[in-house]
Amino acid sequence: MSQPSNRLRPTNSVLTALPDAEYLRIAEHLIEISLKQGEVLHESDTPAQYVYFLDEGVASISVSSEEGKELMLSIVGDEGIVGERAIFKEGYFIIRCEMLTDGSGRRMLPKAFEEEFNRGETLHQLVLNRMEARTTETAQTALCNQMHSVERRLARWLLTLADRLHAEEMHVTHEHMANMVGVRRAGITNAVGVLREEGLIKSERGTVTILDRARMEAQACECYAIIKEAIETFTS
Amino acid sequence: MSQPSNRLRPTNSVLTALPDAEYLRIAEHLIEISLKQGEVLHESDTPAQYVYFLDEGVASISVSSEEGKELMLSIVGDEGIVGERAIFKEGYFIIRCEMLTDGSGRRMLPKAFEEEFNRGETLHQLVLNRMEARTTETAQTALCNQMHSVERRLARWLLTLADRLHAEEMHVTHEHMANMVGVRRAGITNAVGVLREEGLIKSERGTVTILDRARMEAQACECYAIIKEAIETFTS
DNA sequence: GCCTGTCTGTACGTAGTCGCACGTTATTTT
DNA sequence: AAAATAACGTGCGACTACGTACAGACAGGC
Repeated sequence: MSQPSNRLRPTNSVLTALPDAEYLRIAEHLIEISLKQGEVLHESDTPAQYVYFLDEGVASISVSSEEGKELMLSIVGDEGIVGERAIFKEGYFIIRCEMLTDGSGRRMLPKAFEEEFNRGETLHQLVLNRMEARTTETAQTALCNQMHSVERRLARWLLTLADRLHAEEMHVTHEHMANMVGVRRAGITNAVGVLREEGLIKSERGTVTILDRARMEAQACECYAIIKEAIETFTS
Repeated sequence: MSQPSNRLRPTNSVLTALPDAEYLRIAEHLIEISLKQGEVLHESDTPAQYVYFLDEGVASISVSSEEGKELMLSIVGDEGIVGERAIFKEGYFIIRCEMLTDGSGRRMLPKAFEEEFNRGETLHQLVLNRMEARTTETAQTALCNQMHSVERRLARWLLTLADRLHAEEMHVTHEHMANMVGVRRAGITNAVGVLREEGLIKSERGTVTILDRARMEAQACECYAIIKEAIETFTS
């Protein structure tokens, strides 16, 4: 499970975008980790324990309501950061972050991260860009939840998840998808059925595979393209 | 309309929170302005022209869909900043910002703002805190739109607007409220009727007044308290 | 004063989603 | 192999909000 630290160069886009000198300095604080599906990286109402840079696997960013329902806002993979709000010493954090799949990556302590961030070098800009991308994604999600049908929203989330995973086959249950889209499970079963009948996806127990990406993108709402462009702009 | 620059100390919480030396340096770049209701401070898909620090009046932060519908994400008054994403040279900005009331304040050019921000002094932290507050507000709004009824959401927005305006009487039409809540105008007329019958608000043509704040807060969803706490934490 | 445009109240059929519940099929556990 | 658990499919009544349309009420300009 635990390899000797920093033997391999990471693939996480933040770390690879750092100039050598800055990376080497930061690498002093990085510890390689592997992560299991369901592992909680960051609980709501709690300061971040670590800042994570994922190489493999994806994590969900979500909020939950008093009534216990959950709503996903974003999915983070090797293009982003988790726990970056560690730069805020105190505060009221409503967001929860959990591994959607198994994965691996590196983590560092908030204090070290904050110090590096405050140097105002490359990491500073990279982190701000990711925050801006996340903000755009969250804003568009708010609109999408309000305006678009369950079926179109599901198509959007499946495309997004596939993008983050770099794979068209995804291990998710209807329950998971219900949390993404913010509807009840039975609503997902319907929507999955429609997408499957139209030949856009294949779905077995615990697995969904995108078969026809072009038509999926047509089926999804425009929010998919908007969010995709924002993320590409701010993470490249 | 235009008073000599910087004669009066601003009341905007960002500017008042700056240490004297930093404020004086920044004040070199500030120009006093007055703003009319409906004036657009920041169009979507366009880089910010200016960064604004409001003293009086409030502005809306909203996104719009392809179909032309609009959804409000946040209201900014003298506690916040508008156009702070000027610190991003390029990018894909989906957000639109428009004055909801007449107002006044100061503005500065993005370049000067960016330079001050990158000094990493007090302004840096103040801006980051506002961004975090906005992020929390947007996330909670996404959840709220998904989970709560029109009536509760309307109560939440009216309380929020009153907070930002520092007044219980608000000049808004049903059309405005429909954009806030993200529903059709007729839905607002219903909800207003209910709140009025219960004695929580008074409403005339183009005006709504909160009569019983305690009961309004009970009527609104928990999102109101959550967002309020986040904003107070990050702007004080 | 009158007229015009804005704002508000109301109505009605329809569509989408909810909440819940039950049954069936896989997969894992023992 | 049997039992338990997890995942999926389906059905149905209820309700919220939608889209649309029309009419009355108020305000400001001329």
